[in-house]
Amino acid sequence: MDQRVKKKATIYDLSGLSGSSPSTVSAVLNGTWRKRRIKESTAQTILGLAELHQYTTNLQARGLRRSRSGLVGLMLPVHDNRYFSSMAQTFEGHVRSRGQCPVVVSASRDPEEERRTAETLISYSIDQLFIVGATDPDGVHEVCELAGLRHINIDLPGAKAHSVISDNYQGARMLTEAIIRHFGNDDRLRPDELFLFGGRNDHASRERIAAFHATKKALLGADPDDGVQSSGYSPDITLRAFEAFYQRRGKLPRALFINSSINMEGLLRFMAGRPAEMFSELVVGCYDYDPFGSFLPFPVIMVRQNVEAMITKAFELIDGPPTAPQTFLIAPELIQPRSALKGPLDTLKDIE
Amino acid sequence: MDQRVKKKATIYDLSGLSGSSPSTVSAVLNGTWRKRRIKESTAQTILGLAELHQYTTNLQARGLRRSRSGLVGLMLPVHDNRYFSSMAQTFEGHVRSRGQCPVVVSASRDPEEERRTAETLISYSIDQLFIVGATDPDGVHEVCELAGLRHINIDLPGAKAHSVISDNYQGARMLTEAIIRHFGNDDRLRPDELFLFGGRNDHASRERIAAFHATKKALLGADPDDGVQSSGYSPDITLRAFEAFYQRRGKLPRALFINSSINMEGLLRFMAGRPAEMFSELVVGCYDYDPFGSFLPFPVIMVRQNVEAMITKAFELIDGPPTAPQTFLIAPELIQPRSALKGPLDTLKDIE
DNA sequence: AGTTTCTGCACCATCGATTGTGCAAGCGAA
DNA sequence: TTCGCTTGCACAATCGATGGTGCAGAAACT
Repeated sequence: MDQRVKKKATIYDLSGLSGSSPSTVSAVLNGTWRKRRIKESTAQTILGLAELHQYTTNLQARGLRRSRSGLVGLMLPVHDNRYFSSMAQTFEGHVRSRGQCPVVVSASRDPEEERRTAETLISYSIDQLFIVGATDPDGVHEVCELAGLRHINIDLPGAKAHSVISDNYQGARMLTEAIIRHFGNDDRLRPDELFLFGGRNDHASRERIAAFHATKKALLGADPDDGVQSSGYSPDITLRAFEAFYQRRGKLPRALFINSSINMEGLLRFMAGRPAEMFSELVVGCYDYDPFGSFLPFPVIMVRQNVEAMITKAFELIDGPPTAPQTFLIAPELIQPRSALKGPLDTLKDIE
Repeated sequence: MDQRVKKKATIYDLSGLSGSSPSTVSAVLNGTWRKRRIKESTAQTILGLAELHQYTTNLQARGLRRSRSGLVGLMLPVHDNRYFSSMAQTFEGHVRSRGQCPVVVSASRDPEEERRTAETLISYSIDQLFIVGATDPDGVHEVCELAGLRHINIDLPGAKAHSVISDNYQGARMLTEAIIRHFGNDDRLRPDELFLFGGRNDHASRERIAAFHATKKALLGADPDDGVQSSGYSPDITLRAFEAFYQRRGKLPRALFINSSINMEGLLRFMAGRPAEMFSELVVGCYDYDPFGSFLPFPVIMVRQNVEAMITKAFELIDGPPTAPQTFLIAPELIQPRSALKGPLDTLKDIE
């Protein structure tokens, strides 16, 4: 009734009200009461009171006692990106369906921050940690290991825990091939007309670059040394790479392999303020899928990583018996230009 | 040394090792030791041991005792969207800079889920809750109020707590005007050539629709009744709205006001598989900003909501003294087609 | 020397829930 | 009547950290 700023009800309150001991109340409320041979009628009384007083379990207390919290962590490099945010969306669905509480945090691709973040999550006794695209997965592993926390790498592999990643080599091979084949035989691409922008010294980039090299060589006969312009995972650095290239050559290549949607944003920045016609002949392959990116004014072939499959596999592994660290490849999918695919949001219901 | 699967060190372990009492150890480790007049040298000893044994505070225990957790919650409708994910990104930066731990969860625009999610977060004694785009802000308020949790609405206002929202009316006015003015005087838009797609019965949509109506009427002289096609916040419902429209009229309008990037994805789905030329004359205004959306093959005028300002204001309010619930409007910004703006990611450093 | 004032720390209750253990009452069988 | 088993629950320790309170010894002062 007069639930003003009243403190939340505890098992002790319900104990007093019901005449049962706190332990009985606890058992009833956490569902172990049959095992503890509590009478049905006692249970009903307590449940009624709980309802009446809007009892909710203090999960910190439970967590302290059980040394598990019911929280499952997802550590992302960044939020603001369709690949990672769809990862978060998918992850949430999985965690909720198991009755746990998802916690999503980002660590900015900073190894130091990654470890600190893991430490913090561990201090809250999270039950499992999904480490996505970490710059230093093994550093994070160290921290988790010490705390006995189950964890798994996604997107970028580590050596010391299971990893679920895209088959970057195959994906990049498909993508490179698709870019090249996009030009018919009469308008054949020359090796110096296809460049890769973006990438960093991480596993994914290395694989993609290797596949790019190999495929280019196989299909176009050669790949000049400077076919790759690394520019990290930053739009601005990528922008500068494009500007530098443009400065040197007086034009952009006819075809681009862009390492991620973040680098693609660098291309957008380059486009901004420049006439649209400058890009009308461009063909782009982008290793990431973004629905809006797919409809740019030039053909954009994209690769969509199979987030749902990766998350599913990751749960399977993290719940399974511990075995020697292994890396699992999930095949990505080639997406033709002008495709608007369904995403994790499509499973949500919306009002009419 | 042999930190195998050893349990984590506690203040009791350090107490034994250092010869000090647990309370002394606690005081040293949480920084209140000067206030408790602990000798410098004692503190150093304990800090040394803590370092050596990799002590980390059990934050659940601390949270239980203090009934605050150091967690700050952000409840989003969904993750997989540039507006909300940039909100998360910005929020994280703010929370981290105050030494707390951000927790981001989504509640799928489901009032029931929103309340449940708030309940769960409360059970972990989060310190503050930022409620973004809730379908039922006042329902969530109820839950927070009962627990004495400070909270604030963002993006969609509630009646019972402070709200920080975009100035949707002004934004929509600017956007409608920009769409109309995009057609010169010689190619004047007729009232039945501009339609609004998307929107729902929420405050933001209502304001935008009202502004759309008013501006259209003011500039084009009239607005036929069916100028608005509500289609919620779902790409697929929006797709169906476009299909229905197309069915009826045999063509799309020349100009569109699209209520959000999610609805815009409905337009993409409509575009997929249809010839690009069909859309070459289209002019779109979208109430949301997405860098890729800004470079579609037709002019897309966008509205960027000022996420940074909203979050900043929200922190200011939530930390300030409690006052009667009030709604604060933050001016959004009109973004011309083909603009690639900096976002929250740009403040992150990236390796060369 | 006796009294007051600091210093420096230990003691202990507490936050709310969990869980191993113990035990009284009830009941049937011998 | 007595033994033994089941039923139904209470007791109390525990998870790890916090913070109010109290107290001994040293220092300062009269």
